[in-house]
Amino acid sequence: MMKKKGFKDQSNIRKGPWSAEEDEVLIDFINKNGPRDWSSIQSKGLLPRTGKSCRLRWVNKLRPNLKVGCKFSAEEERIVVELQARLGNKWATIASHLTGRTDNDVKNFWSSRKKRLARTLNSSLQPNKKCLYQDQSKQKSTVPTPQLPSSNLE
DNA sequence: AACCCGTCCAACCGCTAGTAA
DNA sequence: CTTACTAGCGGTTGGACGGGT
Repeated sequence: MMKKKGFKDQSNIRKGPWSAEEDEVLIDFINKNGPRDWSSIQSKGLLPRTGKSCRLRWVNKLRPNLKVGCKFSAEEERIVVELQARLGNKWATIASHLTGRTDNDVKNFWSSRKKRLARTLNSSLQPNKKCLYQDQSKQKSTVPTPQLPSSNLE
């Protein structure tokens, strides 16, 4: 049956976590074709995933030289803070200044950092609520709490 | 031991800009 | 010029996990 142009069949699209087999297929495709033509991965029936999903998987997890499972260093944090102040939430641009980090990494890092700082700020505004700075002392991060650029706390 | 709560992270969604038809 | 489609980006969500009570 002819499908109207623009109509995309979403019936066979898989979502959710990627399996090792899917990763393998994707890596194989990229080895042969390079990281492009994402949509043809789906249209050729290689994987029941959207091009968008494939691209994301590659960029965030499969790309070589990614720093996996490793926290942001103090230096990395410094760079992110500085660039965010200068450029705003341009995560992809900021990530390009850090080796082995993706925009998703930076984004995730920033939002948890933001929450952390908000909490710290909150508890210092309400000192009668339990121990002041208690949260800070519990931080796993070895990074010293950076100065708080209030304008960036959004 | 069981529950609660915060953190982290993978992956989704919606939007936009660029471009091919 | 308009339309359709893709790639890429930023925001958001939900589940897994770990530490505290």
